[in-house]
Amino acid sequence: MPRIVGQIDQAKSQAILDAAAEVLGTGGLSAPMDEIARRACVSKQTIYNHYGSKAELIRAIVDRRVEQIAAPLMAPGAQEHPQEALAGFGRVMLELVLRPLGRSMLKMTVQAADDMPDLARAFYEAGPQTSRRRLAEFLRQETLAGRLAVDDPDQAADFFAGMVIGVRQISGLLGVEQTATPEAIEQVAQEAARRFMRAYGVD
Amino acid sequence: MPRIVGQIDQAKSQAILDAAAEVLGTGGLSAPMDEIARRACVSKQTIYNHYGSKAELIRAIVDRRVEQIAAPLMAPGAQEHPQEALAGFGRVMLELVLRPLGRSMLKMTVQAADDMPDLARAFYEAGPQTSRRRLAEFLRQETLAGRLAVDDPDQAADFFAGMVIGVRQISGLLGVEQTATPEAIEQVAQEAARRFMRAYGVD
DNA sequence: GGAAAAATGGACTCCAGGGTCCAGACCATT
DNA sequence: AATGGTCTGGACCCTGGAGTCCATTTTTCC
Repeated sequence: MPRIVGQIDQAKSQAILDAAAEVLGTGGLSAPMDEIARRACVSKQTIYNHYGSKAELIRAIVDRRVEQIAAPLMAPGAQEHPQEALAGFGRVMLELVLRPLGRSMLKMTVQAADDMPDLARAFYEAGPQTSRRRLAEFLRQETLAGRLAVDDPDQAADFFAGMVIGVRQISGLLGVEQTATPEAIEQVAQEAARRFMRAYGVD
Repeated sequence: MPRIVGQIDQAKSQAILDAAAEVLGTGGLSAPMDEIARRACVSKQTIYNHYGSKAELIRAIVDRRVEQIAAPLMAPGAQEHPQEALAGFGRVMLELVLRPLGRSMLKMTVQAADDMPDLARAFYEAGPQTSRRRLAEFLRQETLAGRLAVDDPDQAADFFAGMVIGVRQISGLLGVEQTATPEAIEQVAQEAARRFMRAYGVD
């Protein structure tokens, strides 16, 4: 309720968000505010000055993520060979999903989904939905250009995204350790793109 | 701690588990024990007689699910045409993931993963991992039999599972509504199988 | 029918954690 | 140097919910 407009420290706001994302992401949503304060080297009161409640703090974290998330998810460019474009897109998705920040962000949002359905939906639209949309659009263009033969671009996009991500997303949510070397990421993206081309190539 | 061996009502144990799965699944892990008791038409004390604590109750729920889960996940039979077998396998996976019980179970386990990593791992192994293993084994056999050309069965199995499940699992976790008619399930399974055959068929 | 165990329900304890308050320190700006 | 704002840290209040207790009733088994 108390709208803050005074001489508030903007950099401190970010530090708090960072700390909160870190703590809530690893320890779960039930991690205490005191720990966030400690981690941010800030008094608890200050957190309540910047964000009015724990719920709003969580909102702010997810909101910020929602802003960042769509940026790297640009549709593949039509100038390169479609297989290369797909592989590139796949690599970006994989990194988004596998990077610690991405993993903990998703976990947080899932945990919050019960109490803040709108938040979860915003996250969903910014992440999973946007990525599929952009990819589907690319597939549509390539099909028009005669370089692919995709009859249902939305479904095909979901197929490709599913191949790339595979079991990794949910194993991440379940906290099962997995090695994700850059080489492994590259290999998966490449192979998925290759197989996708066979499945949807022009004859 | 208090091991129960007396004349305890076995059917009541199940009723409690059912109610708990329902309540914790929809309301989240933070749903109060009193509500579970009410839903199970049982006094709170009784729950503590059967299971010693909330944590153990959750364990019991997941354990039971772990038992059930592997059963329908038999590897496709080699007698039918591989495409049909794949479609059938895909259908089973989809239903496992989309059915309300499956969704709430996964959500529960994800929420519990922070505090009970072993539990989450058991769930992972019984579900996602087992399904991929069985499917991979099938692909290996079919390749040996010359009906498919799969070089990396584990990866291919993950690809197929990813195609079938797609965005649905995480949209379920995020509480985004989605229509999952039997026809839609069937269509996705069929189409995924068809495309997979093109991607991995013998020339 | 009677004894042992289990179930009931409702009151009770206890505590972690969200949120508040306050007194003093620390800036800015005027 | 004075005023209006923020920051600190630590004590503090308060609530929800886990878990316990208990007197009474019901069930089960001999």
